[in-house]
This record gives sequence, structure tokens and C-alpha cells, in this order.
Amino acid sequence: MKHTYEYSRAALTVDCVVFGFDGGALQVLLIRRGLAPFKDHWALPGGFVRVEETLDAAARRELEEETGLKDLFLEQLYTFGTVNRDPRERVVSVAYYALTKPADHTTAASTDAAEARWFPVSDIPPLAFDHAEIFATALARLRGKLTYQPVGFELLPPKFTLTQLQLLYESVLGTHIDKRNFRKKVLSHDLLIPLKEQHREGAHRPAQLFRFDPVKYERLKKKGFLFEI
Amino acid sequence: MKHTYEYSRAALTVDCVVFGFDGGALQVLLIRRGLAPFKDHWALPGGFVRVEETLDAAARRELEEETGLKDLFLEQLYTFGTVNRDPRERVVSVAYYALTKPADHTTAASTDAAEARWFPVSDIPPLAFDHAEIFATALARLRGKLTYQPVGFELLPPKFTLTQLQLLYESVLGTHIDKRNFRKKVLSHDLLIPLKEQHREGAHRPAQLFRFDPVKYERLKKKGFLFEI
DNA sequence: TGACTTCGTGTTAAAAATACACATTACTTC
DNA sequence: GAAGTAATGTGTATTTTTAACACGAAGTCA
Repeated sequence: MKHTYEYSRAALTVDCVVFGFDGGALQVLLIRRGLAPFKDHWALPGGFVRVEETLDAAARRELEEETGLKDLFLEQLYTFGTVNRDPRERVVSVAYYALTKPADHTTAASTDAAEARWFPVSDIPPLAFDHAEIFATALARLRGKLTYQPVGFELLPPKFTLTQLQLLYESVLGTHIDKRNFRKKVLSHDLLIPLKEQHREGAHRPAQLFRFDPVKYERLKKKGFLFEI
Repeated sequence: MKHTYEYSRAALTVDCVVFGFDGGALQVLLIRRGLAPFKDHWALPGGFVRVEETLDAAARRELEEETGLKDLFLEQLYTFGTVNRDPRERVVSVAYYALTKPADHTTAASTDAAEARWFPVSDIPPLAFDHAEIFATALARLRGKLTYQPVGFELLPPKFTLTQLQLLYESVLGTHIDKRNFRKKVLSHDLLIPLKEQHREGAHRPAQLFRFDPVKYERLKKKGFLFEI
């Protein structure tokens, strides 16, 4: 069915920058394009917004279709609207960034839509369209956000050690953090619940496992909380 | 000339939240709609994005057309895309917020496009569409931004006193700030240049005038500067 | 010249951030 | 089963930052 309008209209898409953390380095999820333009180039997952769905819904739908990921932390990033972003026609893209836990990664592998792969953020291939710019914007946003809001948990498995959390902060922010000071600060927010379990790995003392308290998180969020590191 | 597409497309608009400061209270610029829907309601200035212009350009063009304001500080805020924002059809709006100085206000009055008026942010009338939500988002963003980036200058005339700057911070943030501590902190950023002039008003000691140093501002911006108050 | 009003300034106490080192625990190996 | 290995977990002293607080100076007006 054709649709006709008085004036020429831009096409509207969403693109998602999905971050993951593998314990060592921050990763981003890219898909290989199967169609022109930029066929066989790596690109951010995304696609056209349908006329009856919200932008957030479009982002979630495209993510699930293209990567198999769902129920992840997702926030709008910025809208990219330069005139020649897409060689075919005027396309305006609402970019999102998403954070996901390693437990969900396996789901990502089982997609059949397109080839999807994690790349370390320090070494990503050339990207289609203006996706390199979108990616850079997302990374900057993540770095900024991490220092004052407790989003780091979204990148870790449900149970994690303080060392894992610290490694995450260090690799996203690219800095070294003192272990004692980091622990003091994180625990002072009273957002982590120590579990009875421990994490055993290697020939050394096991580490206390924690989980993140979503109830306290919601309470903090309502009063414009800070979570400074 | 008609344009036909395979799938139904959303219309794309920009809306602008323009803040001004009159020395006493933070103001926002609204226009009265001349056409349905929401005829005679107050609304944010804005309009359709043309297919050959960027989003930023559309925001600036609409602002000038509807309010006469140009060359102001303008940043993208958020994109609003719920399905029934507009009763006519699907409309996705890229919202911007803008800051302007009193000197430019007179220009705004001389518009012939539509009735445009400043309202104190503490007392705005019911707004058309979801513009109340857009406005609230913009105000929250401005408050957040003011505390760590030197955007306050954009709301003041080129020459201003420290008391004026403090009043601006106090009225945007809704807090009281200690005069001595405020001055110490602001001057410590080394971004203000004292002028040889003084501001005389009333039967009391005149105040030192300052201007803002755009060169140092650019330098700071490049290294992801902070301007904490 | 005295009253009035806003401008401009310095110090001290409290809180937060930073720097820094070693005993603990469990596994492995001999 | 004793010794070695490797990461965990913890406390204090110092520096820096923030917060609280009061009064003389400069100009106008009556």
C-alpha cells in the first residue's frame, strides 16, 4: 500500500549502540550488513521506525530481530539528522545506547538475522554510514554517566565481585582506581547486597559475591540520585 | 508536488524551549497557536523539518520565523516519539533548548509571525500537545547543565556583574548560594574578565562589570571541562 | 554629613578525596 | 602436611574541597 504526502518526508530509523563487558574490556555489538549500501560493512543494529510504534519500541524490536537481545537497559542518546547520512535518501536516525550482561550474550549468538559480533571498543572496524560518530557519542555518554549514576551493574552478571565491578569502571573510564577507596565509595551508597556465596577461581582467596538492590536503586532514582565514583 | 512512499511515514518536527533571564526569574518563550489543533493554546515554537535541511538548521529557522530570535545557544535535547502526540497523525519531534540574552529579547517582540510571549517558568499556561513534558525535560536539563558547564553566560548580557550571575544561578537552581563562596568559585575558573567599567544603579556602591572570555571557554571545552558551582 | 543600600572580601571548621601496605584465605605443589 | 603462590579484604593519615559566617567600603540621596 502506497502513502502519499504533500511534502517530501525523511525516513526515520533507530540505531543502537550495545555495550557489553567480558571481564576484561568493554565491547560493542555490531552486525554485518547484508544489503547495499555498505553491503558487508559492519554497522550498528537498527532499522526503520514503524508508524504505529514508539521510538523506544522500535529500538527494542530491531535489537531483538537483529541480535536476539531483549530486556536490556536502553536509553535514547541523540538524534542524527545531517542531510546526507544515507546515500539513498534523507534518513534521520534516533540513536540509542544499551547495556547488557554477559549472561545475555549467548542469546545474541543464536540470532539468524545477520552476522552479529562483539568488538572491543578500542578496536572497532570501519563502520557504515555515520555510525562511527554515533558510536563515539555513545561511548562518551557512557563514560559520563558511569561517574554519577549506577549503570555499571547493567553490564555485569547478576552476581559479581567488587573486583569485577572495579575492573569494569577502570576499563570504561580508562583510569586506575585505588582498590580500598573504590570499595569504600561503592559500599557507602548502600546499593549492593552481599550474598552468602563466594566466587572461587584460581589458587587464591575467594571473593565475596554481591548483587545489586533494585529497590534501593528505584528509590534513589526518584530523588535524582548520584552515584559518584 | 506529491511524494509517495512504500510505507507510511511519520512527520518530523522540531520544537524549541527558549530560556531567557530578566534579572529576576527564568523565563520561557511561548507562542500562541493560530491554527488547529490546539488553536489559541500556547505552545513551544517549532515546525516541520524540511527534507533538505539538518535538524539544527530547522530549529534555527523555525525560531527565527516564529520569534525573530537568531544566533542563540542551541542544543538538542531529546526526541519525543510517542504515537499519539499529535491528534492528526504520527509526528516525531526533535526537541531543542536554547538560551538567550536580554539584549536579544527586543527582537523577539518585533515578530509578526505569531504572538510570542515570555512566561516565568514557575507559572506557564497549559501547553499544546506534549509540550509540557518537553518543557519539563528542558528545565531539568538546564538545571543539570548549569552546575557543571558554564552556560549561564548565555543568559546574561555581554557585560554583567557577579551579583547578576549569582541571581541567575539561584533562580535557575532554586537555591540560595553564599555570596563569598560563589565568587570564589566562579573566579577560580578564570573565565571572567573584569572590565574597567562599573555598573551604577541606585544609591549604593557600584558593581564591577565582567565579561566572559570565549577563548578560554573554547580551550576548556576541548578538554571536557567542568565548571562546577 | 549622616542614613541608606548594595558591593566586595578572608578565615575557620567540617567533610570528602586521596595516598598508601600488609595480613588473610584458599588452592597447588612438593 | 608444609611451604609457596595469588588475589582478597581492610584502616589511617594527609590533602583538598566545601561550607559557614560578618563587616567595612563605596556611592547616592535627603
